[in-house]
Amino acid sequence: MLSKKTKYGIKALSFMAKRKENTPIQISVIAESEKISLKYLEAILLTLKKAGILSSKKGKGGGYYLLKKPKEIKMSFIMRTLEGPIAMVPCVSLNYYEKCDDCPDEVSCSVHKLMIEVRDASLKIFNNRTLEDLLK
Amino acid sequence: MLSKKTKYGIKALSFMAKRKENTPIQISVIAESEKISLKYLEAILLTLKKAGILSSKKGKGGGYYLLKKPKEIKMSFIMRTLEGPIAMVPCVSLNYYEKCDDCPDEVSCSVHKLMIEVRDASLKIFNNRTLEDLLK
DNA sequence: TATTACCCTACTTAAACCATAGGGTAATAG
DNA sequence: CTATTACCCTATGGTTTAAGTAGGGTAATA
Repeated sequence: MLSKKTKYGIKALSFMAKRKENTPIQISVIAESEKISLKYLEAILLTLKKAGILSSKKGKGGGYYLLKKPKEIKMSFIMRTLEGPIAMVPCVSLNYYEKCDDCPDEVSCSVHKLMIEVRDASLKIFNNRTLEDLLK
Repeated sequence: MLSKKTKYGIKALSFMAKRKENTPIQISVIAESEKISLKYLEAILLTLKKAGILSSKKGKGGGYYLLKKPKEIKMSFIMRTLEGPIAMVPCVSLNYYEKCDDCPDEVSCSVHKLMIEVRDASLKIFNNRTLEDLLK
């Protein structure tokens, strides 16, 4: 299941990408428009800022703004930042690899290969789709 | 993330499919071999039985056995039975459709279309892979 | 008829998710 | 300089789900 965190994050980013000018936009504006809890959205945007997707400006007239063009923001990066690993099991994750504690041998594991297939299929989509693609 | 429930279920089914004869096999044998909690595995196999994948025989010499040939058991059915919806959001689920409460309009939702793509890619894999494929 | 092994219900623990509350702090306008 | 704005950070709690445990019931078989 996609978490609300990720969903809200994508919606907020889409909202920002949709605007004509990339001027700072207040959290409260996005929260109201997209019907997201203000405080929760604060935390999400902060995460995206730390990841390098967003930057912010303080004080009057301040707010958040995109650091890159929507076309340059891959969905795979957004997904990893908010949702975590794209793979369904840690033992096939490219960025968050971890050995399964219940698996003595990955090669003979019946689940392993199947999950690699699924990961590759998902990754293919997330790598080839950018924030811009979502606006259409 | 793939739940342990699903992972254990697939491992148990693979174990059964790997045997030469489809004679009843005791839960305890599978649990030991695959290092799965006995009681937990009981619940999982019961679910698979109710779904029509397995059947069981009581009394001495009893146990669980496959109702179909491994070749005839699609991974998509196993996944739906144990893991639930294959889609990442309810609003793009084929078998468990539900409207998103935070989404006024699916058509204009930026997440919707992306998740349909991901669902289709995953489904393509799960529909074209059977239990037999996992044994290789 | 005793044994075997499935069947069922309820409970516990731990973790993650989804917020909410409240204040701190930096930047800006005037 | 100072008040305001709006981001920044920490802590806390409710809810849900996953994962596993406990204990006994019941049907089938040798």
